[in-house]
Amino acid sequence: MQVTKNRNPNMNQNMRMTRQRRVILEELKKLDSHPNAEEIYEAVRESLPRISLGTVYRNLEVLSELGKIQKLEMGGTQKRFDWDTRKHYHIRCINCDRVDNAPLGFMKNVEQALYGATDFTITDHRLEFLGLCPLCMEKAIERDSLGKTAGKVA
Amino acid sequence: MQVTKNRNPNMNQNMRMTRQRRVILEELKKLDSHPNAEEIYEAVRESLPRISLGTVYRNLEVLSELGKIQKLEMGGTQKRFDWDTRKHYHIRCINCDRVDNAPLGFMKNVEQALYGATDFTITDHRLEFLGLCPLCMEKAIERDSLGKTAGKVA
DNA sequence: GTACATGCAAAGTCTTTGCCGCCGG
DNA sequence: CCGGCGGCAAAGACTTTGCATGTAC
Repeated sequence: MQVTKNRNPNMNQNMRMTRQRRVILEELKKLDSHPNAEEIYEAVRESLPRISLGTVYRNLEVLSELGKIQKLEMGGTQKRFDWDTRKHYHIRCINCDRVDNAPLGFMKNVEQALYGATDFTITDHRLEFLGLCPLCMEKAIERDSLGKTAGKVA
Repeated sequence: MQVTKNRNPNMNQNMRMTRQRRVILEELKKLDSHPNAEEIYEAVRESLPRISLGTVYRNLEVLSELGKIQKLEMGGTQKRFDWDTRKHYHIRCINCDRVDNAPLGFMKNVEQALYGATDFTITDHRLEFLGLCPLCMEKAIERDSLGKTAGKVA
């Protein structure tokens, strides 16, 4: 069961900005995409070849708990990370899993629609669009024109 | 990478409704919640003690590919399943992970807001509300009144 | 020194898969 | 027979964690 983990209530707000953490943060901003831990690991390894994947996971967790980055729990199985901590929505390619920001303003009022209609205390919401990215769309068209119609796009 | 899996384009639309599949379907409807595979497994085991978890996973996959049930990819790590195949939204308790339907009609038009603003071909969207279920809310209040303020609600 | 970080490997969680025997048409 | 199906265990993908060592104040 994955609960919002706030295990360490006394976590130091001024945690040490170690070299590893700084590089992770830099790479995340540089990538300007929505990478998963593995991708960040690969990027960081170029400047810190001896960093471990465990450290990357640990620090992504720390950084997101302190609000320096945002952890995205998308529909898929992997968590992704976003340097942009503002609330916003995403689009995910159902074929290649690429994630972009959705060009749609954050809907501040949707949650109000549930007031009185549910006994949950709503605190947040998450909206994710699904579709095909331009590249996969193109491949899908090519493929369809060849008469093949099902399964993952090549 | 989890892509919408449609691996078997020739899957028989009239798959055999075996005893295992029937019981899985029945239990899912009976539960009327949004159980994960493990919970379904436990429920099904009462009538079919020798069923395996692998079979449950396989059949949930088959049933959802044939549109008999809906596979939910919520924010968390586990997939959940819903007997109601109509498009609708959910609320998830951030403390105990309970999932309810959200009392909000499906927004047929949100996707249109992206037309022209993205080069993705949007095909779907998913909206999930987060909050505390009544039980966890109550516990949180009790706990807060004792002066403890952080971490997972007991 | 002390407290927190890191590297490494092991373990954990959830899900998928290979194999083989079984069952129904 | 044949093809799909189920049980079982092993493997896979992703993430967390225990432990000894390092490092910064």
